[in-house]
Amino acid sequence: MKELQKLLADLNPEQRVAVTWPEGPVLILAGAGSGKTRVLAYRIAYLIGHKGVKPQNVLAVTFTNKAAEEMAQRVQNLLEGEMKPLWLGTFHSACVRILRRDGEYVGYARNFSIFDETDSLSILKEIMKELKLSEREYNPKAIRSRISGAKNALVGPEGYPVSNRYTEQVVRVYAAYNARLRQYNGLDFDDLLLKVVELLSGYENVKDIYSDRFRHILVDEYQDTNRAQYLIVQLLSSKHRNIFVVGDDDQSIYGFRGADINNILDFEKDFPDVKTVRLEQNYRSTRLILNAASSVVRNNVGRMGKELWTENEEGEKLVLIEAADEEDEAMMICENLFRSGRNLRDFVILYRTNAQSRPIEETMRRAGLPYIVVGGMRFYERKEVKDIIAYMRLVVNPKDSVSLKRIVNSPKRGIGPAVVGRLERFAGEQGISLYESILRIEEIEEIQERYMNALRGFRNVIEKAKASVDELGAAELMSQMIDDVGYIRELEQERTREAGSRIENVRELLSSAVSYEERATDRSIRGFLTEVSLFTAIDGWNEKQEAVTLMTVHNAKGLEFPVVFISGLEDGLFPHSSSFESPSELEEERRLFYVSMTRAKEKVYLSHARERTRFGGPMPSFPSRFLKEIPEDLIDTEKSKFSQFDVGDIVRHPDWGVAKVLRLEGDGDDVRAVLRFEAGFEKLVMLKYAGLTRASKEDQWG
DNA sequence: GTCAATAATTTTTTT
DNA sequence: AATTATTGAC
Ligand SMILES: Nc1ncnc2c1ncn2[C@@H]1O[C@H](COP(=O)(O)OP(=O)(O)OP(=O)(O)O)[C@@H](O)[C@H]1O
Repeated sequence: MKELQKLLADLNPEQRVAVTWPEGPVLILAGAGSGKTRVLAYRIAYLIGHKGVKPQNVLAVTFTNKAAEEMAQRVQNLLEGEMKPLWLGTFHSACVRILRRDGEYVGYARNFSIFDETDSLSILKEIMKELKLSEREYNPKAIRSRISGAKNALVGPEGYPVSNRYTEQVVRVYAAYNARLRQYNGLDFDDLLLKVVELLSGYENVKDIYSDRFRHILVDEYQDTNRAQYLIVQLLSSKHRNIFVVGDDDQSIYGFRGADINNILDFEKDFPDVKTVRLEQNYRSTRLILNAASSVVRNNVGRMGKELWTENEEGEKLVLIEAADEEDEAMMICENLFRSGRNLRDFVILYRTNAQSRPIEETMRRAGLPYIVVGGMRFYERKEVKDIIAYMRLVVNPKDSVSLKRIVNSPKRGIGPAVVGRLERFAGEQGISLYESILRIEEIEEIQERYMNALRGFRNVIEKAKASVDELGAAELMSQMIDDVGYIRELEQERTREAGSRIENVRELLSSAVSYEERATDRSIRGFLTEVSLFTAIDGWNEKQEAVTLMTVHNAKGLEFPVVFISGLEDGLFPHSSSFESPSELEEERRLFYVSMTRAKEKVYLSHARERTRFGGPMPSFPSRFLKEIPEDLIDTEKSKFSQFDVGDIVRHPDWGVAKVLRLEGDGDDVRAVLRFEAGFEKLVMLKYAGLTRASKEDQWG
């Protein structure tokens, strides 16, 4: 174990106060790169290593599974000895753990399924069909987001405000959706939190167990907790009141999914005896980057207000790349990347939306630069992977009819909607699940022999797997199932490149199960399914690989890189146009930009393009309003070789030589320039045809 | 019930 | 541009 003196030597005086604060509520309110996460790790090590707190009495919550892993690693390095019984994970993973043990109180058997957004959507569509609501009038995705919003705010169908015909229908769908989830013994992401709130607030005995147990609760990234998470923290800490939260109101970027910045702003009201610690020294970034980032976020109102300073050197100016279009932007990024001569793992390229990764990927591929994309189409969202997972989910939870319907005809067994409809009717009449109706298929009249045989085959493989679900590990059970249903065999017969890559993905899924078994204490398929459900793109990111990383700004939260490129800094994209009407959403976009810049240790590149392809065609784009919020003297500008020119610029025309730009008119695709050539004559040219280039220094003339 | 052609829709961010 | 939903032929 690291000696106390040594432990504390890695901290500055304020951090030390936070880490060694004896008891009661503590709020660490601090800006980017001030060591909040470090303080949290040291606090855990201090409590366990020096205050005799047992690991099982500590709950530490991080924002992602990856952050949890890293935290575990850091704490382990500071301590020796067993820390396994420590609860360390995201809110969602802690909630699953609680519900797997005690979910029965609120009506869920331990083997419940976790439904992702796609599953939710298909349930909603199913319900809307039954309620005869047209998908044109009631967009299922819009309804899903309304329901999700309501759940995050802890509003049930009873409490949902009805103000018109539309909201009336939302409530009907919402109620039916919840009933259906229960029937399927499944929870959606929002339920994982919601049901824990119900459990802890409705069952005193359960609350006692957990609030007794967690003598110390620590939460990282507290500014991005939502109402449900807030209540969970309140309930769990009600007994010992040792609640240690760290966060930065300027880094709250998940408002869109219910995160409430007031949770951190009101913490001092909720706990009047709180010890608030402010950390103001930044250890991450150069002085210049810090200045630029602070200037931007200063434009927000209602902040808690922090002044960051640093002992780091001033550093290099930010570079603003002005590109012609997204391809040019990608090229210029690559050029700068090459020019710097650094290791590829030093770079991250950030963007606001996942769609922006494509042109960058293509350019990097052409340039032969290795890269990793975090996010976008996730591995576990591919059809073949979801199919196999659905098989396993059905085995674990036979009431999971969403999964059943997904795979009853995949691989093809000739079971179409008609047969499924007949089964559903029977299930409805008998009050049984869809799978049970397959078990009792023989009782159903008017089902032809060929369908019956197909369903018997299906039933046999599921039953076989069910029999060994407790004996076999995740990988073996899954591999047996793939064999039994002939999933790979069917793909092999297709003999297409597409099918080949699907087979590869199925194999990769299997190997991820193998590695799960090596890691986990619970080797069963249940544990694996839970891990898969909660797995996110960033969790799989390997930062040590020698490659450039591409990710969204949201995914970069909490990370740091020597060099950061922030691309697509255009009005409508970053800030996104959807935020234009709402001042608070615009402020969230600004915080997003603040988070982006403060990821950088040494250098920040900003880029925008004058034209960007959207919905097929090219659309003019204008520099982000946020760029104007950075003091000009902190920025060097780099213009595209296809750059538009300013009045007064010296340019070279391919036929007529060097000229000076006298006037510019028109915009977008249709810009004309009046040029005065060295020879003395003037000419009007169309920029897009003239092929002008910026003239070099020697060409300068008066 | 299956498959292919056509039409519609899509881009905000994610546990 | 590309993915997804719908329609219609077999
Ligand atoms: N006392 C210290 N001495 C030296 N380096 C420190 C100290 N505290 C933190 N650091 C370093 O500063 C960097 C930022 O720390 P950390 O990630 O904990 O900050 P943070 O406040 O959580 O950042 P953010 O909110 O931006 O994610 C890390 O590289 C960390 O090692």
